[in-house]
Amino acid sequence: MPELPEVESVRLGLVKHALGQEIVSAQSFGQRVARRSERGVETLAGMTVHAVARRGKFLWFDVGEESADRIALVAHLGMSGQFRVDSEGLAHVRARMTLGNGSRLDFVDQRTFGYLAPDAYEPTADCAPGGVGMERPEVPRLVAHIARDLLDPDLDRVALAVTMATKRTPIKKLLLDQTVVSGIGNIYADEALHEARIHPFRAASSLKGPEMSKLFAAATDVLERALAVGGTSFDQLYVNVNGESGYFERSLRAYGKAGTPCTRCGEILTKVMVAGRSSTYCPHCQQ
DNA sequence: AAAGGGACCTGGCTGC
DNA sequence: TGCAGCCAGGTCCCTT
Repeated sequence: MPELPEVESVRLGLVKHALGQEIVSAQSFGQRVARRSERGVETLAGMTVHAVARRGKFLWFDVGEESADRIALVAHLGMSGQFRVDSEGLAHVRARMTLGNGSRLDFVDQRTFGYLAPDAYEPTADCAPGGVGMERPEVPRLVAHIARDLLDPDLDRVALAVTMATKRTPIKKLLLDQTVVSGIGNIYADEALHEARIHPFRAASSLKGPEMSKLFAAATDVLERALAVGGTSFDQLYVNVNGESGYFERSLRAYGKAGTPCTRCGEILTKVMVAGRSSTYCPHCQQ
């Protein structure tokens, strides 16, 4: 569920509630939430949260004491992960942290594709900050293969366009490839392609320069508009740290709209499979 | 290198 | 009403 706007909404909530706080205690429940790390979250007790950073859909807490001894607590929300502050009576609580300000931070995850993982840092290739919300030029090891996202000020859009222009794979599939450009999932890929009027099956290498620019602009625009209203909540699987839904669902023009008229031309939107993912597009506007 | 498929889960919805 | 089957916002890993 959570794509970049949803994860960024969560990050902003975590910045508000956890930045600068000591992790007084941490515990996980069951093996699965901790499966990506050999080190348990309980070992973070006593450490301070120096930053809450994000790259694409990956979040991490920058913790530790000495500058040279920082580690990251990486969090991926998977399909249904949530962070909740001082919530009561929720099902599927997979981990819990108590913070120095007395608040309780729960990681809740119905479908258990998400995880929490204490992780070491690796330097970034370009020495720019490792992610949004991060000052230091490094990313956790688990995030090292993830490309910068469209809301990252250090993204090199020219290099991205060059990379994409060499790929013959369908543009929809490429937009979902987190090692090429991160943060875009099935919802915002369909929305961006609709806004840019590009057919999801088009080979990336067939896009002209102006089309590629238009696609980047459309994708950036849809991510920013969604973030501005707190993301997209189809159901209760995505909410922010206070349990509130986002409002972008009412602005969707393609995703989940198969069989309804295109808002631009009135043609009925069609659903097809691209690389195993359902994709909705307008057969008239997106040739 | 790229593409396809399965695996990992729970739960809501549809149709018999 | 019950139940089987299908589908879902995401990654990761293995095989062609």
